[in-house]
Amino acid sequence: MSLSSSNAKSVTQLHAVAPAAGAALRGQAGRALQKGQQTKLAIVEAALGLSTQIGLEGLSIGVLAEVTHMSKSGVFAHFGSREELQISVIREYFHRFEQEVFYPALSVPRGLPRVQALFANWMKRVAVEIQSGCIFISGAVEFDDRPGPVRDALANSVQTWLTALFRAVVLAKETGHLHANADAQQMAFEIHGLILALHYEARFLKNPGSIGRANQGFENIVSRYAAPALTVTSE
Amino acid sequence: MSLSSSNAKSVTQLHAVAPAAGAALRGQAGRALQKGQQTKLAIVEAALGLSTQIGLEGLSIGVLAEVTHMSKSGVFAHFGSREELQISVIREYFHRFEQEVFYPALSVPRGLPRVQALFANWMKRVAVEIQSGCIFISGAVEFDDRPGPVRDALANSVQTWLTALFRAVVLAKETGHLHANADAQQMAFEIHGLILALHYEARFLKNPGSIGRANQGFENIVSRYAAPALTVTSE
DNA sequence: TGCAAAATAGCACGGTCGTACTATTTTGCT
DNA sequence: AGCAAAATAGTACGACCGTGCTATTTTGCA
Repeated sequence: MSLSSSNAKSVTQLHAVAPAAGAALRGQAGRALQKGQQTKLAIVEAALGLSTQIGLEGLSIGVLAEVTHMSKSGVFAHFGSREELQISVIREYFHRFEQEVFYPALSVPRGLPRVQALFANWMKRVAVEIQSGCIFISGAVEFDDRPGPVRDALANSVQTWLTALFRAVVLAKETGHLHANADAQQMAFEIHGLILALHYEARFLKNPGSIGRANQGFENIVSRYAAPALTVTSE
Repeated sequence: MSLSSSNAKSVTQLHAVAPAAGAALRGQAGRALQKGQQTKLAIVEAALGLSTQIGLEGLSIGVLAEVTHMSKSGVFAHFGSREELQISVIREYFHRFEQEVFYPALSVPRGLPRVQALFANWMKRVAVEIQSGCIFISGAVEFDDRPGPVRDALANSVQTWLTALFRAVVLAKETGHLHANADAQQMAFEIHGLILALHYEARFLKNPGSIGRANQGFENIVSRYAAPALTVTSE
């Protein structure tokens, strides 16, 4: 099971598909093009670091070339356009987010415990991003009225995650941990707000105590939506 | 009474202070330099419109010159630097925020009603900014790790407003509308989160129903911190 | 109605950007 | 070892940026 349902991996390297496919078929089925993919990964890694700090729009191929000790055209050739580079970064970011926040929570029993695990994992990540930055937040601001493939990739990633959170809340209703008439969308919205407030007040305003307030806010929300103690729970 | 305590107006035009002061003193006390101030205001007005849409960083003097039908240098001369232009925009934005959100709520009785009025006014403004954008939010992302005078102006403006909100909550405790042990910082934090979630989900994700969820979230918060019905209220 | 000063325009510079085009090096397989 | 193809580098172009410097126009007061 994956956070996202669609697999759009191959879209990334459209310009390289034709020759690569030919070579792979003539040579072997598995891994051709080792070196290229390897440095491409390194570039994306560096780009990810830059993007979280200065945003996807601040990401420049020139700076990226410096950081990776390559030429501008060397970097550029791997992506074919700046947009494709940005999309690669978004995909990598989303992948890590999945790994750190979503998957670990699946081993926790569904219902309220899993919702709590999702939030805890999310908090753990945001605590780091107070220093490093978060492209789901900076990207939202940069692309909120700039249509195009980058915006789409970003919005899809975020929406996928928020939907996963929403589903976990629904599951917590079904297990009887939350009120049967609790509004799952509402609860997810309020949780999202806590994360955004934390990021804003800690990273930008540098207000101390923000992490504690986000955690307290989550407890407040849970106690509001929680079912009265020891009710039902058919499972 | 003003949202902010310090008056830093004159800092804006440091480079013009010396000759202007001389002329004003020799001529008359009041309004010298009419035409200049007038077009400067028009420029800031246009810059404000551009900034809310594309951010303070996206604001360019060239585009601004086009929009105002002036030359680049004509625009530039009014500010002396791009930073000073950005700061002027921030100041104007803050001023309007004060007028629309803060001051009108002062005519509402202090306590919970005033807190509700502040939130309602804030919501009214954000509802518009779902289309136009908000530089308190985009600016926070653009300058969250870029020190300097622009960041300072921005952070001070936001902090001033959040402090005003906080004070209103404290006042609501003192009037007995809220629990005596309610955490005012916590409540302000949670309210801030609702506004940020609304902006994110409505403007970026374009999720319908966000406004309703923000309002519902506020009611949830109020009912959590509200004092039990008909208690005390010494005033 | 002049006349100084303020306001605006013109122009040029150095810099960075994305990217197209060509040349060179490196890779991986036979 | 040799060879095609992949990977990387070199170079150049046009566009836009902020801003310094020098005209030119416009303003407002004597």
